[in-house]
Amino acid sequence: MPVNKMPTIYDIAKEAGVSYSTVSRTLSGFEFVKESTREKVLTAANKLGYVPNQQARSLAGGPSNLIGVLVPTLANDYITQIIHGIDDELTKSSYNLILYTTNRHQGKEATYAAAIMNGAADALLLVAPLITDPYLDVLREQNFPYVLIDQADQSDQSTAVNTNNQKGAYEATKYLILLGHRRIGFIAGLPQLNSAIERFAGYKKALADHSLPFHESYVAPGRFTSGDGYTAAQQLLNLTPPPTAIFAANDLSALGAMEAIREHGLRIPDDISLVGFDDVPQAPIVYPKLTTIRQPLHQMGHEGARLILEQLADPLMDIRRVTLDTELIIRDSCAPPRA
Amino acid sequence: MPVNKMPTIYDIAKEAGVSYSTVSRTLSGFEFVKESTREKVLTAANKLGYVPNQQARSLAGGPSNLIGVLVPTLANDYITQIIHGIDDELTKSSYNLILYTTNRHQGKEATYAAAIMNGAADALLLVAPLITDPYLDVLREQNFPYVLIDQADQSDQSTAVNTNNQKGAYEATKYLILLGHRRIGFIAGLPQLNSAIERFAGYKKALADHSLPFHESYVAPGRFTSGDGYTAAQQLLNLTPPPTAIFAANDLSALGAMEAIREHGLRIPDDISLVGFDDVPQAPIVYPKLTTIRQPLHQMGHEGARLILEQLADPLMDIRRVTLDTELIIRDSCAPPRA
DNA sequence: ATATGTTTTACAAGCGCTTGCAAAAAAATG
DNA sequence: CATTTTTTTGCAAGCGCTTGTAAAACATAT
Repeated sequence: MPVNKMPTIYDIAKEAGVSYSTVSRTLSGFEFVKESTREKVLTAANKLGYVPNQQARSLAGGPSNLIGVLVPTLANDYITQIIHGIDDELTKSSYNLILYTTNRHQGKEATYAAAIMNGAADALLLVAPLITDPYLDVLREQNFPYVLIDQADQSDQSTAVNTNNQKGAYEATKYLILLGHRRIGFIAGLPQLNSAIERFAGYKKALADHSLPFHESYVAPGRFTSGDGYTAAQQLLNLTPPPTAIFAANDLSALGAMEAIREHGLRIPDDISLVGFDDVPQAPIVYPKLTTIRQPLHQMGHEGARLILEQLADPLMDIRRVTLDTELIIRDSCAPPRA
Repeated sequence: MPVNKMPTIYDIAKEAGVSYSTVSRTLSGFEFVKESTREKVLTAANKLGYVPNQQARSLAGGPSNLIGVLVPTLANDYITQIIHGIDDELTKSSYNLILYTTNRHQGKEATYAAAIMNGAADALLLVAPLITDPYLDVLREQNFPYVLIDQADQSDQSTAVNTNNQKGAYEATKYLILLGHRRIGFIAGLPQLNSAIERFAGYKKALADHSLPFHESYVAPGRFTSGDGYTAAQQLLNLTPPPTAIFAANDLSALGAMEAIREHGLRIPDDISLVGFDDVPQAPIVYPKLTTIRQPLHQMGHEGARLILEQLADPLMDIRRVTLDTELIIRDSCAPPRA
């Protein structure tokens, strides 16, 4: 309900003594404007404190200068870190960020997508959407610029940013093996998630590559929560013989496992080693500090934003695919097994 | 760059056999539309997959259905939790969230505010802005709806949500006193921040109310970071006699202090007690679990969003002020002092 | 049946901007 | 200097919607 009206290009035109279309052209960086005219316009705009009206601009066919970011939830540190990465990249540009949280709007995804393409944003960043289909179809059909972040796109038709989950898991497992462990438990993640599947695959491959047997009983189910990690670790610890090391598919599970291990009267890393995945902010703070596989979350957001920015600058750009490497962060939760 | 154009109210009008303004009135909930007409319109809109164009709507004088959220940064868990609270409340409404991160745009705050009021959003939520003046002036002047979240507004002219920092700090300190501690160190926060000032005041008041002397030397400076907490704790631990308990102005400092205490060969809570402030996600996970003062961050966002929603519904609503209480969360980091 | 009042619909204008097209101005050419 | 070419500017239309105003349709009373 602003009371004072903001100045429009007409006001500037009058002030500068030119026509409004000249003002428009000057302001949106048109080339054929005489230098002296440009300056007159700029001065007038400045004097009047002109700020372009995005709505009008985009309605008239210009860009909205908004990039939509679709996330499943904000209740997750992992998501917010990615958003942070996106935001960092976007602040370098002239784009602002419009955030859509979809968890509450189950089933309305397609409507959302429609609204977004309806001028609400110039492009879309899809962060780890569980169900991508409803969007992707519409998006592709309309040739609307978008990129997938941390999301498996089976069809390979989308520009996307991912981490090398399998490789990360492989390294974690290999690290434990090289430390001398032979019985390595695995706490799995949400089986619907591609990341969980890949991590499990990495674990198995490392075992196989080092001629270690894979036992189904050493795999405990989980859903990436610390509660599940706790339960899973209990289950693993009750095995005979119990594993001498546990690799949890994410840090949250690992943190839960820590608790269970402690309650079991075991010490980390003396009695049992533990590796996580993600490198959440807690990882370096817990005691003992958690050895883990770092996911470059911030960088994923960053890269995703960069890709979309490039695509916006050059709409004809091909579909691209960026895979970021994880990193083994060695801290205090691992040691060779007890003699 | 959508290729297929979205249907407009004209398309619906044709489909339903009415005029476009009837469509508009039906869609924006106007009362004088015959029931049968309304149904015809709704059916047509549905059939065509109509989605209103927000830009056009707001340009024509309607609402943008967007609420701007201005945050200093996203690099902070504390901020993202508040955003989460805001988002939760907003998803219940028809509003979407447009996020502005201001840290990079130092000095451009006023321009930002102008752009927002220029139709980009219907209202503004200011989360813990360090410098509020440039916005507030413009905002108030234009009578634009906004609310301050976790932000001291000296002038008392703004609807705002805050926590009772002083009371929280008072309770933390009192808790330590009742446990029997006499020498209680304090790790301070960023002195520019109102919250830091209030927490310090609460600490002093608790001391005074329980006839305990206040010693300047027991106050170590900090800036709410874990690094500062570490340094501050070292400083306190080197005092003679050292404090038997430390109250850190936020959890991050407390976490840093934990590290320093451990390095000093002291055990928590046996040798020294520790209380934090915030109740960050790490607090219940670190070892030992941190006793702290919970800030209802999510609820703050939630309340802020609620206030703005109410204000939007009734523009004449008076300025309001909500102060949320903190809560002492007792975990494992405190015990009576050594005999 | 006519007059009167009320509900419902249609038309027009305009929100602030972009952009195609044409006219004007400036520069280059003969 | 007239003519052609190029650069610069202005006008008009239109993006999709809301809303004031006026006309049409309907209901009610006379």
